[in-house]
Amino acid sequence: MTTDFCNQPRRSPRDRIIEAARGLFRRNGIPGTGVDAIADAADSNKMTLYRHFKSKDELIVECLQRAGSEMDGFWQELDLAHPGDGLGQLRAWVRWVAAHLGDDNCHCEMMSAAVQLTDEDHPGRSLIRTFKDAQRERVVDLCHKADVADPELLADTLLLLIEGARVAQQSSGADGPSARFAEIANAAILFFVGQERRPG
Amino acid sequence: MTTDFCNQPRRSPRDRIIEAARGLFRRNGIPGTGVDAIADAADSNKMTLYRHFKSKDELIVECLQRAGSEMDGFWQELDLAHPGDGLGQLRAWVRWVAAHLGDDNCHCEMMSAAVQLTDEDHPGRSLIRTFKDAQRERVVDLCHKADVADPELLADTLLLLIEGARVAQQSSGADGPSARFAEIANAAILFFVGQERRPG
DNA sequence: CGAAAATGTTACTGGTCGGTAACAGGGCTG
DNA sequence: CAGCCCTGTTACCGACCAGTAACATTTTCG
Repeated sequence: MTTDFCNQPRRSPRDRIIEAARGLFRRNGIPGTGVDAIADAADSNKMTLYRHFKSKDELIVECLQRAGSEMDGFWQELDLAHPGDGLGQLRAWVRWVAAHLGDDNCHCEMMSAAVQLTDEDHPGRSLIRTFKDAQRERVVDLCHKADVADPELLADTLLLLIEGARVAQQSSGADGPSARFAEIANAAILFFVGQERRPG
Repeated sequence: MTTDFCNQPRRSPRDRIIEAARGLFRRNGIPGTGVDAIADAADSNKMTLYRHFKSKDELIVECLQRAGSEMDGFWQELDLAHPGDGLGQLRAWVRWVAAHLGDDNCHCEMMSAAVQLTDEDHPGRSLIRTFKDAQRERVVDLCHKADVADPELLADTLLLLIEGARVAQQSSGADGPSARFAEIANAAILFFVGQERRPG
């Protein structure tokens, strides 16, 4: 553990390696990224990489875990920005996803990994499942708080639209169906809110 | 050109190689599949493979083209089954996608390839774009024939839902959001039909 | 049949990959 | 200062990969 205060002139090699790996995984794909390239991009070397991670697979898992942690932080920020307001959080979430669809870092590491880690037994797959299940629970919870007619159905609708927008961005480009994602997602929310279930 | 009547005791090596490659690409991913494995699975050998395809990339392109041709055939069948009935074709399409979501061959080769071919200059990428654009035109056309309020918007909604369902199947399993894809897609169609634009 | 074309077999190249060994500095704490 | 832990460097291994050469075999068709 390095004495790491508030200054970040240079993070620990471990951090640099993870961040470099995440960047390369996003840019060149997981199988298309070699450990040498990761160590190089991290301004480190392969030996320190293998001193911190038993294997490339373990590094992949840690990258996915960090991506999951960042999403956890995002959900907390969302709750702080719209405390108790499920509908507001849903809308803010949709807005955020739409705004970041075109990013090089489009925060779809889980999705890409799910498609690229074709090995059913890869340790990263269970992590992806766990993360996706937690994400779904969160969205369902927000839909409940938004007091819509069928919270689970709206949650699944939004999740499908979001995953679809991200992959459509990859295959059809920014001008494809993903261009109208926000419009569609907001319409779906509006539709379900219109059928808001009333007490009694 | 082999004398290939109606009997298929054994297709041409070229066909076998393409089909074997498609199967392995789906199962193990494109970068995770070696040409030796393809030749072996095709009950052929690497030399004949390279006599028919200049490179692995060219084979990839041909696989994508064949996948596109099969989809073309599917659209024609759809038109024959519901001639002139845009709404019927849309519903049949949704039904078909939902029924094949869990297949090993889930007909999402284009999507997987789009995520796996990270190289922006890969010859397969332009093919994917072309295919996706044509698919979108087709769906928009069906929506027009269905005489819904906003044909382009319904088309993009369905396309996002479908892509989302396919990738959700990969990351969240069959019990995830993709389980309710058909329900959601049909509701979307119904919603747009309910706002059917009236003449005048 | 007989020749030509297509297919199969073996072995090989050059490169990359994941992973490791051995050794050399460097910065911290005692 | 001394010792230690972390880091960096070089070289290497075995495995795999895309692609090729040379040769043997089968199939096709005039």
